[in-house]
Amino acid sequence: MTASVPPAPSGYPENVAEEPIGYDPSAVEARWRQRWADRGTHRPDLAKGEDPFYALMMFPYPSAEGLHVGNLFAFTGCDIYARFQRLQGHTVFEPLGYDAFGIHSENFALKVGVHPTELIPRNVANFRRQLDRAGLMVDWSRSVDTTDPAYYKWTQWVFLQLHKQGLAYKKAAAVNWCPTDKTVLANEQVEDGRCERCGTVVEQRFLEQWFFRISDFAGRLLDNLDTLDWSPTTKQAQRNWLGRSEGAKLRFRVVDPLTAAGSSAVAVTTEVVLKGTEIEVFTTRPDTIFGATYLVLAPEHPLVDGLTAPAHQSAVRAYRDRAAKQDLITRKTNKEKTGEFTGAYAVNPATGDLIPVWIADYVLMEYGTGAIMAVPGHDERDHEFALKFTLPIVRVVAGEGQTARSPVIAEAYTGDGVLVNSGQFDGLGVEEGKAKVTAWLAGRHAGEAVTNYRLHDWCISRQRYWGPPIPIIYCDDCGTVPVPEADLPVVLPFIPDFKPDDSGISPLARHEEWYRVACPTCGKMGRRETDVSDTFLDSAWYFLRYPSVPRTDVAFDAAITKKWLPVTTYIGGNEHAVLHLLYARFITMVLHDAGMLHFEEPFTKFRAHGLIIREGAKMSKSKGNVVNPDDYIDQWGADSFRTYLMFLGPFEEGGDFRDAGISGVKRFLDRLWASVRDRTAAGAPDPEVLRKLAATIKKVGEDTPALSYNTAIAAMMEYMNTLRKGERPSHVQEVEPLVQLVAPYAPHIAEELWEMLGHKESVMDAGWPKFDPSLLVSDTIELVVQVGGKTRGKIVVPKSITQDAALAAARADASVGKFITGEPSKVILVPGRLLNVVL
RNA sequence: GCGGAAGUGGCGGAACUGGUAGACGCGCGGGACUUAGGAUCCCGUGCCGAAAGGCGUGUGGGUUCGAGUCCCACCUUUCGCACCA
Repeated sequence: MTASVPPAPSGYPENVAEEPIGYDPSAVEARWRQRWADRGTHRPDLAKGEDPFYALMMFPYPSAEGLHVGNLFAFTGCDIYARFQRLQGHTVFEPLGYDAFGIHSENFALKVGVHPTELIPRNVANFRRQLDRAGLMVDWSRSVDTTDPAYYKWTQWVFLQLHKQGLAYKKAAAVNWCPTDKTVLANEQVEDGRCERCGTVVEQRFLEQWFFRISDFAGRLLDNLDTLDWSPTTKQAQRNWLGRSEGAKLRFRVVDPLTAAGSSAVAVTTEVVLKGTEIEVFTTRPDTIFGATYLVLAPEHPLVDGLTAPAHQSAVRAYRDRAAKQDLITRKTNKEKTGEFTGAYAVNPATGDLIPVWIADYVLMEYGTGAIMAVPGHDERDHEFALKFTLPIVRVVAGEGQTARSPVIAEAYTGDGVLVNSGQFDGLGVEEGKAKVTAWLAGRHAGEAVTNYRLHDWCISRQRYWGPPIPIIYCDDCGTVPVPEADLPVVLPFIPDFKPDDSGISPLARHEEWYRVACPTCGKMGRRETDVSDTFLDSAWYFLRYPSVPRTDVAFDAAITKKWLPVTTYIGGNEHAVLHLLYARFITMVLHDAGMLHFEEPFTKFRAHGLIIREGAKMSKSKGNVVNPDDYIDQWGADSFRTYLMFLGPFEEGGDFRDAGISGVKRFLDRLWASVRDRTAAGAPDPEVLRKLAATIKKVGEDTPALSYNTAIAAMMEYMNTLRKGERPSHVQEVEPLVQLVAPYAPHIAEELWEMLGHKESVMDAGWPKFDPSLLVSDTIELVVQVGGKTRGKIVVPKSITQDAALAAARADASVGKFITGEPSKVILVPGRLLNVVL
């Protein structure tokens, strides 16, 4: 690590020549932290402030390890954006809080054996200390802590609003159960069949859970994406997650094989059960229905029991039991096809053929209808299954060079083509076939076109302690009763034994003194819901709370909300591209539909920042390459650290953190310091320097709002280099605007220098420097000269030069002219840019 | 497998609608100042070549007066989703 510069005495040097160039960040930064707090520099007047700009960053969960450099990277990037907007004249509100409920916090508390009610405040205090040093323009008078009853009172209120609208419901469901964390996980929290948090293989369990009907909003959540100014990668991730599929629901009538001709060999099924039974399947390929040679139901499908023939019952039951016991990872990663014939048959509505009905675990109950029509000729999975169980494979699509008779034994044909072996639809293209076949089947009441989504309802129940209790009371007489809003919050009680067990019930369920409560409707003794809600619910609405924070009687103040929301710009990590951002959009839509919000999309503009890696590798404790912001701020100061973080790569892509790089940024700030200190007001500013200054103001003013912080910093450094070329003290007019440009990046030193320049107000209220655009236009230009496409040099010519004159000038030029050896066959002049002479 | 992003000096990274490739910074080389310097300041720094000049943006083709940028094929890395019918 490079040694730090010699310390400079604070205050202004009297003997300039003797002073070291470096400044002492710790003194400067401490002084301005204090002044900002004293003066309320970061507390906008939300009621009166004009031209509001709500700059939001994703709030952190306060881990015991303290602030991660990745947090600081994100916060600094957002802070620069916010400060820039303030310099443009906006009233900027930049809040920050703590997402302190949830499994991550609770697990850590369990690990170290400290109760979360003790641990979390400690972590929060540490975070606050670290954040204070970072120089963020955060309005700490309006913060949130999701574990504060004054906050989660309103989280519970949000739950009640959904409940009131019928969007919260309870059902027994197969859920993902993590045996280590001893809790239910949302589908989103399971990766490859393992708990996203601890990596344990997830089991299936059946529990009563609360769900939100987010899937009802899938279409809107998808369609609205087109109207949002969001990072394309984030939008794409949401689209994938919503998983829209256009297709058809088709119905297959189950028949009694005895009445079906030529089926005497198959087992008898119960006609009573089968009468009128239809199996509904979802398919994206209705055009291939003539090739549907069997049906497959998910093992859990409710129709399985009823249609299984007596002779097949024991085998089917055995298969179902096996599938039910199997954990999700085996089921989803073991692609070897298994299945069992039910003995039942159904009628293919297109061909009229009897086709067998199977069950197999490659069909998932949670997607579509839990049943498929199998088209082994044109689906890889069905093909594999048909080969294994010797089921018929029929070609119904012919691609290039294929005919109706081309076999599809080697592999399924999934490409485009025309329909064959499909009756009156022969010869149609696949796309046309989909529409026509669907319409035909609809006319025969055998199906209809349908849009299907992959998105599932949001399971919000958690059998844990560290979360807001779900505000529901169960009464023997009145049933499920929501806690009246006036009784909120349902306070999470202090219980020493918060450790979860594998009973499937929350730790709160062990505390009768807490859950025994009078029914709000009839007064009879009832029982509280003992599950708490998912952390993602806490964070699905926090941005609505910030601006209204002083008020305790409402979740959000109507007038303030009208003025400050939706959020102007949201900056955060793409790891939350689907979960948090989708849930926040959903909750906003629900509250909008309830008439409580005037907008249905919470984040007008969202930008995903990149990730910081360390010397080519991800930072992790096991690798021992984690950057602790404190150490760097101690050594270099927050301004240098901030600026370095922004300089090491494009903000939206992240970058590689290398210790060696910081010295260059510190050097830049030192030079800036020295330039201001040594400034003079005597004489006139250098016109060339002023021209460069104008170009720099322009570039930094364009790059900063585009989040191209790295190139904005480079431009400021470049200008600094120009300043230093003069070998004389800089003129005050040459350096003063640079202080304003630097302010969003290095706010402490900017304030200090602004004061040194004689200003009384904060540099954050100084506005953005103006420049004279006419300085940037010139009568002459440097024209690049190419000969035969090869660059040979450049010549200075009048801006409006003609092609002939440019050619003559090029010929006359000593360095370039020698390459133009003959008569050009072609001459190209790109005005203002280049001349290409083709010989 | 499907979908997205990206491959540029020793390193991090610049390059607007095709128009001087390598800005800025690190590192490295040389020099100045110094008892000293790992501080500061100055000069240099894509590769080959003494030079003229040549070669250079993952690979191979193509379009163009001109390609890091556009088109085709491939290689590599990386991030999402993944038996989603």
